[in-house]
Amino acid sequence: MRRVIAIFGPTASGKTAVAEAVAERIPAELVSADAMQVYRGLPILTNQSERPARLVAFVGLGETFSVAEYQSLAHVAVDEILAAGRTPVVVGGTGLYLRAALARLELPPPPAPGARERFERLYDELGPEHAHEQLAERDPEGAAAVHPNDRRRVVRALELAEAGSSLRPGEDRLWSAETRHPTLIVGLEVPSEVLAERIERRTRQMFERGVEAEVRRALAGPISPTARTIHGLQDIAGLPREQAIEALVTRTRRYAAYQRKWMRRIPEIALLDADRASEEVAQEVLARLGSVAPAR
RNA sequence: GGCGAGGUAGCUCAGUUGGUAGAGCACACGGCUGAAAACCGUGGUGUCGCCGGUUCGAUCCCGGCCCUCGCCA
Repeated sequence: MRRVIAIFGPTASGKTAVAEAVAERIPAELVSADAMQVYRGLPILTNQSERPARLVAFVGLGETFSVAEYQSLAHVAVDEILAAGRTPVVVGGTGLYLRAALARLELPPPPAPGARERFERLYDELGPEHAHEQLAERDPEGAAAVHPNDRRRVVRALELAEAGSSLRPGEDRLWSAETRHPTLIVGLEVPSEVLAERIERRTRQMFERGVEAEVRRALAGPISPTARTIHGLQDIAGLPREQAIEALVTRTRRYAAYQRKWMRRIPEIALLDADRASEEVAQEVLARLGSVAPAR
């Protein structure tokens, strides 16, 4: 018997509704795998559900957050739920976070204090090519994995090289089928036209529900570099309403396409047709849960 | 109706003193290991409004027409 359920899919594919329907049928608890729902203060913009879920709204907008922090918290949450005799339902749209919740990714250490600023300055002074050459001298394998123009990753690799680590350590578990517990992973598929329509409707509803006031309140305080990237934050703050809606719809549609890419790549994912009632999809999830898991 | 400005990629627009065209965004595909709703790479997807003229050659010059916007009637 599989002990953990994971539900993945693009924005507006109905992940949350399916997860909640599953939780109504069996003793279960939801664990969010969403890089933006971790933040407190933007429930409308980040599509937070009313229903309780772990790892939602527990980080201030002024704080930075990372996969690594998420990974350890998610492992604790999953293990606690299992220990209580319930089924953890890991649900969310951030592919990297979903894999981190399920597997044991070997994530390299955080940057030493000041190192990021120092290497960012170095990168800007040397230029992409020379910065990349410096990296190649210190960490050839890491350099081979990064394009010189990818400032963020070149800087990160330089940090790691200095710390005696590498951008390419250990084995690749991101795309392996490894999970910490026997897990049923499902991906929700919805035709792209249906999805586009749902995204537009949902975005308009955000505005009806007062997302503009929410954003205004959020921007009155400090916003960390990681929280700053929440979709729509800048659009809503800087554009007239109709333009902001248009921009946010486009962004969200793009994001959904990106999530679809992830969905196709996650190992051992079972793709389900989600263009129907969430109760029906939940039934199918539970039916598959019963099937015998391969020994690992 | 008159005068002026304009019609080039899905959108906003640049350009060619005549040799069939380009940028941003969008879109497509790919990468990614303590920033992942982020970041990076590759790709131009086009009757240059229509018809005719001049020319070896017209998106560009000339004529006519259509459409949009503004001002004046």
